[in-house]
Amino acid sequence: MTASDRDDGRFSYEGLDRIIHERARLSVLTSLVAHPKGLPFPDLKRLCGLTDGNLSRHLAVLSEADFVTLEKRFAQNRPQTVCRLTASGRQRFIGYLGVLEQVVRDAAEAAASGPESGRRGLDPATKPA
Amino acid sequence: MTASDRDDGRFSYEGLDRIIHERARLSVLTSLVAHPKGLPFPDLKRLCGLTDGNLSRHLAVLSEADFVTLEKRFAQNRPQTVCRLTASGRQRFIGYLGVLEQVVRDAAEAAASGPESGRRGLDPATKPA
DNA sequence: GCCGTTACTTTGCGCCGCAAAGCATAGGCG
DNA sequence: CGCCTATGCTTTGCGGCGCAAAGTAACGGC
Repeated sequence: MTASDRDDGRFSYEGLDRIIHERARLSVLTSLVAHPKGLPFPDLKRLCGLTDGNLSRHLAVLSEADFVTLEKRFAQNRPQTVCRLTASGRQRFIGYLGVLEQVVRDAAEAAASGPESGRRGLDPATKPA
Repeated sequence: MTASDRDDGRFSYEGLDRIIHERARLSVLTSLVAHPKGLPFPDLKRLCGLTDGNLSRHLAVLSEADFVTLEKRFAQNRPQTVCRLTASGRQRFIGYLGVLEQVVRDAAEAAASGPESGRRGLDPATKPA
């Protein structure tokens, strides 16, 4: 063994789903989890600070992957697309959040423990000959 | 005003720097913040669960953006690239972590508050005529 | 002197984020 | 009724990037 086998993948964070781990989509999902009844396209657009085209594309991706449902209806004689989180989407998003939390914990802990102190001598960079 | 102006960009998370917000690079930065003395290429590769090519590419990007320094030296008659976080890189990474934490807080709070209860009647989806 | 191993770098491809352009309908206004 | 602007999205185009496979180089047995 290579003396660091036990740490293999320690920071690989495989739970960071590519579909979710993207600024715009993270915004969308967070918005939707905060609005369980669903959100109309324009509101979502404003909350996330996205352009029409952008939001449209990301919603298509999220819908394709069954994270959200898109209900196209009419309100006040205007088309209105209402976006809602699916149960499975909610589940997977929560799982992702757990990983994110782990990242923050790992990093915060490390950042606090050794800005100037370092880790005295336990470091692989100084492995013996 | 559109009755939701105060919430514009509420979930836009502009602090999510594209350079950092990427699984592989997030892994690298977290590894490095946990090892302030620096890490040799192979160790970093194992910690992050990355292939050689991948790690090389991401290190080039991080180095380009002045997040890390790459010291190429020789140890045990073999080439050894040691990666270290720069002060500014550390600073920016910590800033990013703050935003991540905000994301987790926003989402966790929302997810806890309304899985089944919803937000009775305050929802933009049910705005009056 | 070949052969495998270690330590990277380079190349190539496919997908994706993003903005600009497009399309369709509604609602004033003369 | 015809025009014009605003709203609500969708589609298109392209530049960039993540990723894996191939390439380079140097050392260490045998």
